Amino acid sequence: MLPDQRREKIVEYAENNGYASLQQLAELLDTSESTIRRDLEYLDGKGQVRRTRGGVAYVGESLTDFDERTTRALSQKKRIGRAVADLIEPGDSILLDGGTTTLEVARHLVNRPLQVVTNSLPIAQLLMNSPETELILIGGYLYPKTGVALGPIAVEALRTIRVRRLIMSVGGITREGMFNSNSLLVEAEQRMLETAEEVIVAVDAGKFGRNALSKLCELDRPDRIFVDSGLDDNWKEILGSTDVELTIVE
Amino acid sequence: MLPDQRREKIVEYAENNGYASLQQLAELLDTSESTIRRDLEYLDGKGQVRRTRGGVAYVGESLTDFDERTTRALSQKKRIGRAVADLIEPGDSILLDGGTTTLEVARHLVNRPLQVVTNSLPIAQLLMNSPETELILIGGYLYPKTGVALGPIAVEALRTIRVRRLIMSVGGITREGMFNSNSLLVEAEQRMLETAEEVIVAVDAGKFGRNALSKLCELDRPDRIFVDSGLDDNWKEILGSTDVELTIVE
DNA sequence: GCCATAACGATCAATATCAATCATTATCCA
DNA sequence: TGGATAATGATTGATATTGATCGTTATGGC
Repeated sequence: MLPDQRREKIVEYAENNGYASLQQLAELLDTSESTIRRDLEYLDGKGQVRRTRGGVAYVGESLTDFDERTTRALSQKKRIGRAVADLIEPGDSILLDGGTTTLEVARHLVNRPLQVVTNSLPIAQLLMNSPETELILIGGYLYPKTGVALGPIAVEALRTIRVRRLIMSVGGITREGMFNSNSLLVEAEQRMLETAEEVIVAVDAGKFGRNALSKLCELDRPDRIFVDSGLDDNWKEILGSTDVELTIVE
Repeated sequence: MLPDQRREKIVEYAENNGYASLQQLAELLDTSESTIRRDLEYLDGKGQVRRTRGGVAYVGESLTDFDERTTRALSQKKRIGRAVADLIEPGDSILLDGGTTTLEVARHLVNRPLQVVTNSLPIAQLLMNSPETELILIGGYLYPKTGVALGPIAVEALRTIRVRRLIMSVGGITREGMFNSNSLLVEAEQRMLETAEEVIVAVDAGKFGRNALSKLCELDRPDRIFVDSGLDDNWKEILGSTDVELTIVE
């Protein structure tokens, strides 16, 4: 890889994650720590990043900084995002549904060698400048506000796709199953469920017990559920009686 | 292969990938590294690319501002964009291809009651916050840097769509027809041509006489061509002998 | 405060890339 | 055609980058 290219990636990675360790960067860019050190020295001199002991921090308005000051639910989403991303292996093909939680997952997928399919404009935007990632966009009627593509075009496009893992979030979970607020969204998501070998649901604990407009699937349909530590013991029991593998993120 | 042709391809490749190594280029163009070095020296001198150790980097927006010629091309693109947008009527359904010129068109479509279909991520991003505009996104393999969706998914999605007007740009125009640099792109664009009642091509005059990799269509296939006033008289004659309606934007 | 550990900067040998040069080949023009 | 000019590919010495290693310095736990 070209030196300039490598340095640009370092800035990009730091920008997306707010911080990056030397080891992370060395592994990610497949080079020695010495080289990374020299790159950081160079970039720090140019003012593009700020060196810290053990790594590097992005300077200026970071995407993550923008969110940093927000609610606890978001910091939980960040943790969930990291936990889910740690599960992903190099070369995986994954389908990312729209949503703020899945966006947090996507942040940790930047510059990793993956095949990512998504119907979310923000996620696509985020991963577009990640050269290691092969990105496939699901088109369709673009739902305002959330920037998610839905409708018949999306459903049709999903028909031709097969992925190893689906990562999605939901609007509400009750004993009756999982729900979302928009029926067009649910229709697309039901199609997603069919295309993935493994289904991973990532939600914050606040979604449990809440209902929403349209039923997506049964409670035991996912293979894995990632949730933060705020989950009620009662719900742990309920999920324990199913085949779903529950991961509590501390 | 002609030296000029080769150099153009180098710029093209760098533009599409952001970076290119000497070895890549030498292999791609079937020539020695010495020749590539000389080409890069030449192109760097002209400011078309930036040399880096081991290869070459595409010159981004930051540097183009200093280049008088490209700045002028941009202001021309802006004028062309406005002229094309003036043609659009309320309620129109239009298909916007990717590219900097069509992006300028899109800027003038914000908050207008339209149905817009596009395969370009930047255009979708721009129009997403326009409540009046119904936005339909064409999905597919997302081409890095340019953010345009291509490939079989895009082609298939275009099959189900009909629009009143197609607005596209091209990479080069010769007597033999219209060309673009990427064969996947051309394939999608050919499908676009089939779905539109009226085809509008918007280009700056610099594209005339220039060749590109892959042939898109015949010279007289568009219904209208918008171009800036820099167009050669010779070309005006050639286009005058066809059915294409030529609009010169002052 | 003290130790163990981790990160740092400096240095060196190995490697990769560069610019300059030269002989050969292709292209142009009379 | 023939001569001049330009472009090409290979070579070479110079230079820059890289990865490993070393002694030094900062950090965190006890």
